[in-house]
Amino acid sequence: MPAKLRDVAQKAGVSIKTVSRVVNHQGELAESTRARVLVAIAELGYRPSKLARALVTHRTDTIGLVLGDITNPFFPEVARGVLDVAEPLGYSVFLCHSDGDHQREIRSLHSLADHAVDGIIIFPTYELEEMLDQVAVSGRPLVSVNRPLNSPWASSVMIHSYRGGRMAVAHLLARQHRTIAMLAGPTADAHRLRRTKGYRDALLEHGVPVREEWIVPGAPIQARGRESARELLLRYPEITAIVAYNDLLALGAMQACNELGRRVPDDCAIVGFDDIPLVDSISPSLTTVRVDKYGLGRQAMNRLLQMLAKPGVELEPIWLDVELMVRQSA
Amino acid sequence: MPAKLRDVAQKAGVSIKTVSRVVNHQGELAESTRARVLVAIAELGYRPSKLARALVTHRTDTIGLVLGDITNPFFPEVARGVLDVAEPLGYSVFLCHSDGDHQREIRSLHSLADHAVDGIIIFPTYELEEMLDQVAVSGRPLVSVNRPLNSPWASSVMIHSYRGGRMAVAHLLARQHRTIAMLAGPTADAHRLRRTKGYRDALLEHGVPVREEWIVPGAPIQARGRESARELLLRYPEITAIVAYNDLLALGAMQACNELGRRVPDDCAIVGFDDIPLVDSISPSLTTVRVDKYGLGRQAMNRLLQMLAKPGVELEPIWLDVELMVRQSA
DNA sequence: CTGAAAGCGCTTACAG
DNA sequence: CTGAAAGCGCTTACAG
Repeated sequence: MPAKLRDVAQKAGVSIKTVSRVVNHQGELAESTRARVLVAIAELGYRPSKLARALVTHRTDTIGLVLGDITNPFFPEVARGVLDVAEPLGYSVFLCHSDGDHQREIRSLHSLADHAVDGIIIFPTYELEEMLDQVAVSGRPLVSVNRPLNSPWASSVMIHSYRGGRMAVAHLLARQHRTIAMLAGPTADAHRLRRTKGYRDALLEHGVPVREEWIVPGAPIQARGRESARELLLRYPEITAIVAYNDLLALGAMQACNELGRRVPDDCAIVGFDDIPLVDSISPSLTTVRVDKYGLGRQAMNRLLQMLAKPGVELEPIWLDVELMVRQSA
Repeated sequence: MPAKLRDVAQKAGVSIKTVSRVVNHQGELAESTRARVLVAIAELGYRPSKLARALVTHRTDTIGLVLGDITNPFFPEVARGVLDVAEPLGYSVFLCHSDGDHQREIRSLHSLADHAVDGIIIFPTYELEEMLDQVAVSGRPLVSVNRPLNSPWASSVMIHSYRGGRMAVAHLLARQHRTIAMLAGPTADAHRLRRTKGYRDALLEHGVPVREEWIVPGAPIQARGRESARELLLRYPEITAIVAYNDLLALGAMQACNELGRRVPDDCAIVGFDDIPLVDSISPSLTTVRVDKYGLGRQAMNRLLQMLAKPGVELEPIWLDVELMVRQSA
């Protein structure tokens, strides 16, 4: 049995309240009492129960991180960023998967609410407005990534997807490509829409017509990229470049090129998005639009802390810039 | 304000206790009462507070996962495995980093204990025996990976590191390599010792003398692999093959080979360990000893559940087999 | 089949 | 500078 407040109080010969005071550094205490209590605490190895405390303070010192899938190489660095700011401040973090599934996402949010987390960081799969009420997370600060939200309880961190999409295409246009296809990512993703718009706008600006049949949606995984690229290249051999919604898709496209005997970048240039680990070590190394994933995690957590400190203040979205990493694949 | 037991009781016109009974599916209830309560629960959107419940039951439905660093590509799949068995059963999981640092590890364990997690899964950096007492996790089930533990409160999942090390070297020997170096990983790692022993034994069995200066320790990260391999190859040009403690180190070695103009596998063969994502997509693809990371996570969580269900029963370690994936690099 | 009381380990006003 | 009482939202024996 771990020691409790009462045990410490007894040992130190003071009241429960006095011990509570020294633990929480509040109120004025006689130095001698204080010292005596400290000794008792050390001897008993006393650690306050966060549970009992939370029951009355309504703060658990925990937060929830809801993301698609930690095995997607995009997320570990984000999680690392979140943890790196959370842990030193005494926050513990619950990790939850949504798998891009709205039902799982709701279940995760419920579960986090059941554990009374102080706040939530989420990569939403869906429109969140309704969810916020439904899930009774309202009143609990929430940071959503890549989805703007209108609520004093929510704030967001946004990636410059539009700009990134444009940069990727602009780069290919500058290299004289005119037949550029796009592996466009998950249909329901707002993020995707911005990237796709960047693609369209860049093409149109250069007077290159947009071919709708060259914009193919699909799950953001390597297998899907391979499949889609394969079909695309077989059906439209004139395509000389592919921009992908993310690196996993781009990697799949590379695979397809290999299999079809099309050399990258000479026969088909490829540009990814995210700059996940190892894509700089493969051959040819992947040209991609870099997102600062670690920074994203840190910023999201910092924003959450800000909301925790000053609840109910509406805050502007944070915009995260992107950067084109020109490597070998395009 | 979320609804409480009392609100539900009031609305349904029954006592608190009755509501508690229907929520926890215990005792016999008149169907009509039961139905009335259920309606009240639904209307109020009542969800029991896990905090309040835990205070009396001593179960929080949470577990802690302590690992080196989620950005090490070995871990995300492990975490996924853990979550995939934990979440459907109603367990939420805290993610903590140790960064291979014993102090951080202890802090993580303390923090988990403060939150009264039901159990812990840990990739220990260190000898755990002492820690177990020190951290007051005793009495709380703990599963340690790759470190056997003598306690009815602890159990372990072990990777066949020795066998893996042997397999890697045996493969190289079969391909006529006789000058094989090893990037041996973190010094304090018991795991490493077994891998290294596999390396030694395989060599000795084939009558190949072990050169101590060819076994070089170091942090299990790519940068370090590059550095160590570089020195090794510069100093001992006769080396024709390198086995690495893990894939990250192997990737670093590949990089070094590239920079030194040594072709892989012709001038220098390389074998990794783990089979992390993407090493099958690089060129040359990496020959490596595969560990079923996802299965590892699942097994660890299953073992933890087993301990939770039957506390205090000493259990045999689970041994996880490994498999040599022969690809292009060796 | 249902309820009133005590208690889990803390903190929060309120006294003195 | 320090303490006694009430209460956070539940469950656990114990009654009836």
